[in-house]
Amino acid sequence: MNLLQEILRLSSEVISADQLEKMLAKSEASGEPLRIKFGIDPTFTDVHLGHAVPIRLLHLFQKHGHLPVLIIGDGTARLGDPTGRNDQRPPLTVQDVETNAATYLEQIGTIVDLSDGKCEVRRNSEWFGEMDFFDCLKLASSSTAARLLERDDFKKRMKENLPVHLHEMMYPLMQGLDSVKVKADVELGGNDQLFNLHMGRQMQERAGQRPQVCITTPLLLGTDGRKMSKSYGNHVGLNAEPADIYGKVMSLSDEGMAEWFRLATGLPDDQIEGVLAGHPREAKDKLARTIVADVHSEHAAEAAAAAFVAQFRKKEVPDDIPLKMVEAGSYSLPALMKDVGLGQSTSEARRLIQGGGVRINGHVVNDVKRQVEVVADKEPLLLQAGKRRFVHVQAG
RNA sequence: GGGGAGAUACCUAAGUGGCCAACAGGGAUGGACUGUAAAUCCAUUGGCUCAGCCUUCAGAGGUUCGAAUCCUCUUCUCCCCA
Repeated sequence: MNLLQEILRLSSEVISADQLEKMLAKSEASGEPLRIKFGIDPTFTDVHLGHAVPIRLLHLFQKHGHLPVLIIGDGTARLGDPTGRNDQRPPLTVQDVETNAATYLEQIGTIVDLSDGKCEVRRNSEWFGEMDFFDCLKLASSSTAARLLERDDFKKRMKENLPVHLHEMMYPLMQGLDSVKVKADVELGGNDQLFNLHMGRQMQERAGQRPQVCITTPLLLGTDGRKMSKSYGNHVGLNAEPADIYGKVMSLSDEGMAEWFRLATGLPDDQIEGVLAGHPREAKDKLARTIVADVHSEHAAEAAAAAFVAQFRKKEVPDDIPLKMVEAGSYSLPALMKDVGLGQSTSEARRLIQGGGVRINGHVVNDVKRQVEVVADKEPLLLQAGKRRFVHVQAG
């Protein structure tokens, strides 16, 4: 499979494939690498597997000698990408943005080689920080209200009588300006980014540059089939623990497996087909192992799989249970649970107990008024809430 | 600038003076079943020193024995006109 074919396999739309093919050929002939732009706004701390799809593609380009231009949207993050949002993002402080940016780079670094010469990392505050109001007006004049309002997100919000703020309309223009500033040859993004990518093309043309090729990648859906998002809890974070990643992947719906294999693993198509032909549980195990091995290591994947089988299929108690120290004494069970973090409130703990989801040392307790003695110098008490929350409690 | 509509719990959304910690659905959590898939069923879904009490219906005041519901002001949003 050549580079172009591999790119097409991981993308949902390429504008245009012809242009890309020519660019690749020209670059090969001249030895001049293509500048592949990928922007990410440091609006939160977790990069998840869904974000990783375009990043994998970026890496693919890098492997073939092209230059990733990674844009940390520390300017745009202050504003917030309205893509797919039904509400406005809360504004972030400079501090938040900085912390997030650092963790982002760390996580992206596990996939793409970020070292000097191999990759260019830019922050868009570099140019946005210098612009004054008149520069903004000029930027605003590069498109029209009607054009910007065409986007689905805005149209939808207008239709639902939700607010669309003026500054949100500037977002695509800002992203477009990024492309102009870094003279991108190609820009990658999730398939909800098509509008923004297009804007870059348009603005480069106005600026007298060769318009970038836009490549969008399919959206990797969350484990429950909805859009992958931290707020739904259906995401797999790149900085998550092996056991966590493994478990999350195992909770994926069967329907999603084929797509996950293609987008989230580097396995070749024929091998994927072979695995999918077998038992769905085995296939999912393979998927989960592969992903854990990618993010962490083979060894971690092996351990995660074994721990999973023990805990959920054999219902054994896991061996890495967090230990919480409390003062020795007599506690009402709900209060103790709240203290050690098994529940936000005593009321919630109480509900768990009433629902039969709480065990002490393996025995179900459904008496809300149960007093628990925590005595010094004794074996820790094992508290369990639900299937997967375990805590050891010890006096100290 | 003028006129109209609206803000209810995680989300959608009912409730227009006491029967309201607030209908219903979604989501979430716990339980049964199981492959931590799907489907199905049951329970829970403000807090607490929990048969009781306390704090909630955008915010601040007010009327009333009693307010999510009525009045006044404030903030925010949408629609129509300019």
